[in-house]
Amino acid sequence: MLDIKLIRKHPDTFKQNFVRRGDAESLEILDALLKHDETWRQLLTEANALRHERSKLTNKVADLKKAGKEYRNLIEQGKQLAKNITLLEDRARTQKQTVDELLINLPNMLHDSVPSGKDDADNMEVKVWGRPPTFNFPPKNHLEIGRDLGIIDEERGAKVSGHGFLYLSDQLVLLDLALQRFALDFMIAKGFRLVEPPFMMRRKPYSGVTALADFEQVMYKVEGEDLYMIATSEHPLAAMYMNEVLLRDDLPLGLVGLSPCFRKEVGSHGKYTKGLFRMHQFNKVEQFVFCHPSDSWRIHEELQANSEALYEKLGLHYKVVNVCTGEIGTLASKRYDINIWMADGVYREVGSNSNCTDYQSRRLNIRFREKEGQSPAGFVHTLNNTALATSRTMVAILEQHQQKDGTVILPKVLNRYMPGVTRLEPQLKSLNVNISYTKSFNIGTSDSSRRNED
RNA sequence: GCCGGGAUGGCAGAGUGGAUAAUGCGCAGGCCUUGAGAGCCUGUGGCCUUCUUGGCCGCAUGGGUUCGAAUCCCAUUCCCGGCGCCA
Repeated sequence: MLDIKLIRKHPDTFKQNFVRRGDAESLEILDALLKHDETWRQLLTEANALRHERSKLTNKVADLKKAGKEYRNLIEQGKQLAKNITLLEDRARTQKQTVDELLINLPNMLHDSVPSGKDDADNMEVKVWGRPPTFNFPPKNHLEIGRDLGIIDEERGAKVSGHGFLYLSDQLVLLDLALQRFALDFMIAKGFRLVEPPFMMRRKPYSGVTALADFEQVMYKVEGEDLYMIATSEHPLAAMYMNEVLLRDDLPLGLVGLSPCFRKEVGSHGKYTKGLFRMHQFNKVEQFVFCHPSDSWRIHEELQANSEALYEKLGLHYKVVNVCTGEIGTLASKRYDINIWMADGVYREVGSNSNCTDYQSRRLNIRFREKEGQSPAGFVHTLNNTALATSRTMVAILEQHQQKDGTVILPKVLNRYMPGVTRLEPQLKSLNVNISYTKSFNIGTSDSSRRNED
């Protein structure tokens, strides 16, 4: 949410910024906002004047009553006044709602360095690390590799849960866990606090962290409950300090979140949807920072360096782009994407680093104070950046580190997290083999007290 | 899930239908002092306004009763205690 006072003061600055976005709708909203805001202020002034009248009247009533004098004739006056106040208050409230709705639909102000453009073709490449791997054999995509190794089962995923769900097994699950732990340890060493957030959120805090369209396009709603499955741990992390005032000394506050992410992926037709790349459910380690407004641009670069270091340690070739005005979305003032090389030669997004400045914190009402005992001094800035989304990172590992024999050599940094597994190899026992579960595992113990402990 | 108690400023805590939300602590500024401290004085939430003046709102949130609500009623959220259920 933008600062309405600033908009009143410098409407042209905001207009120019929306023009850069090529956003005709926001320009219309801005005009409507200025008009309705003016009306609201008038109504408020009138309502206040009436309330002042009432306050004087009720004081008179109290005085007369105390003196034991007649006051009944004033009661009728008061009743009429109360009616008029209610009328004006209703109008003012409705008008304020209109203003708020318009305001919340305006996007964040773009940073000067954001390149102009329409779609991802206009994103500005700012860094390349490594180079594409070369193979003396036709490289496979990760789904073929995973299927051949017997560690990805797409068909059963679809059978049980529908398209966009997979069964992962054996070494691939260990790899997923290893990547999570690798990213977490890196972030913890950087001083971030490890947080496992709730995986579901109520609507109110949720509407503070994300664009309203996401409720239709992205989040799964739990039937019969005021709960939504989180699309990323960014959301519960951002909402964590909703309606709170943070102490300057505690800033910057860096959190590293670990959670599964649930996404409907409505409107993903025509996009790359193979295998692990675009799923309804995946695991992600997320960087999140609350900071003093003066620090956010420095920290934005630091978060970027963190992500890059993780991919470099994994030996994965990537490019960084400064996301253009047409692709950046409503929350971020500036955004870097990391795009990673895949076996078909296309670079696809694996992570996204946003400085939301005070846009998110205004919606969530997260402020800071300079010192204990003082009044709040302003809104914090928030930043969020992927550390590692394990699914997409696994795509890159499988495709960039694949071998001619169909195996995959794992990055050395993961060895300590997967003892004895240095490469992904064909599984001896395919999940397709019909084994008798009850015969192979002795679950019929005589200890009945343990029966319910699952 | 049931029963009971509760939610007041940055914090503690009074206020149980009628003026400015008492008082203390913290914080900010000033006086005093060579300096610090103590002491004393003033200020310390949000909104609107001609931004000096003035006015309104604010006692968890949303409704209601009343001329008038922190105070009475209803609903919701959260916290504490007890009971129940449970990995």
